[in-house]
Amino acid sequence: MGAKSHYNDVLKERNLKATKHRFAILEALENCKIPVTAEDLYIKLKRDGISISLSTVYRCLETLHKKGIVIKSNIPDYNKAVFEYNHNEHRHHMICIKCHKMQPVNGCPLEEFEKFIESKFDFTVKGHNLEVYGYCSGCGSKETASNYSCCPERNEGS
Amino acid sequence: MGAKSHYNDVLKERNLKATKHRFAILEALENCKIPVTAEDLYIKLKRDGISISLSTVYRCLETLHKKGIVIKSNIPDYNKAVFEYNHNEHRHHMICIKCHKMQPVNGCPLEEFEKFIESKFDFTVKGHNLEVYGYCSGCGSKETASNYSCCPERNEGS
DNA sequence: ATTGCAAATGCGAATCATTCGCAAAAACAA
DNA sequence: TTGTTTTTGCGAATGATTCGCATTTGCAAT
Repeated sequence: MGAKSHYNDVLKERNLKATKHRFAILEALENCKIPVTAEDLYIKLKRDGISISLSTVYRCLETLHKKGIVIKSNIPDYNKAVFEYNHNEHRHHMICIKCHKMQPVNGCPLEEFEKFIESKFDFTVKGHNLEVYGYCSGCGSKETASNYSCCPERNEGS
Repeated sequence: MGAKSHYNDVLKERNLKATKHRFAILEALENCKIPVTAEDLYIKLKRDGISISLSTVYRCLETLHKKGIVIKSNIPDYNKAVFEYNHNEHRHHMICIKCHKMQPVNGCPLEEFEKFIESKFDFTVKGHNLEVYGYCSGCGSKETASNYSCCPERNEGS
């Protein structure tokens, strides 16, 4: 039980029981380059020969998310939540508005902005959410999509 | 029909028919200080004596959003979409993780970051999504919530 | 104005992601 | 091993959103 003991600690620290399903989920997530939906993960686990139910996947992800072990986010105009292992490196993502692929970008330009907000409003900043969207290399930028402030329309006809 | 002609133009420009429902929705949205859910809007319209069905509200919002007239976004850990009129001022929001209230903040610190991304990755930036979350003035910061990188757990028990 | 056609709407049913209830199966402390 | 607390499986329930289709409306051409 070498590598697993790592997850063991992570879980125990937060008063979570160390179950094989949680190990499997954490391991699968940690291996994912990009955030996945609960169902993606479920399928992946099944494919790896792990017997688990979809509701368990949802429940575990939710629990792990609540404990900060997993990050949960939403892709604009995509009505599913996606999850990723929280590497505790602060980073954001680029999301392709065509194929919905998400890829990480390290670094964060927001420290000052948060200070600004706290100084200007009576608001205690606890975090933020930032995604940049556009066209990934595969999808190109041939489309003449208009650039709305939140989520362009898909190219419709034209 | 003085004020309404404005919406008329907005709609016509995008090849949308000018219907009273769309006027009503745009007017209601433009009057909202904060983003609202489709259902909030539906209730508001009903209260104002407008006869409309919930599916029409959804459909209109979606259409208006696709055309860039309305902004659609997601509040983390709140499984509903919220909508607001697109004033075309670029702005973001502070979201209270306790009461889910959202308030706008003008200004945006991301221009450089977007340039950085385009220069570093083969990605064509079309927009972004940024929300800051924490505790609003009403909800205070008394809770000792941990600050995860995306959405703290609610204070559980304690 | 009238006509005709495409787009928009109402209504309820359908869908889809996510959650819940509850009994059975772990985990883990004693 | 035993008892207590969590977790899990399964399927049913939920809740937001979408869809189908018949009806109505907007609006351009007559």
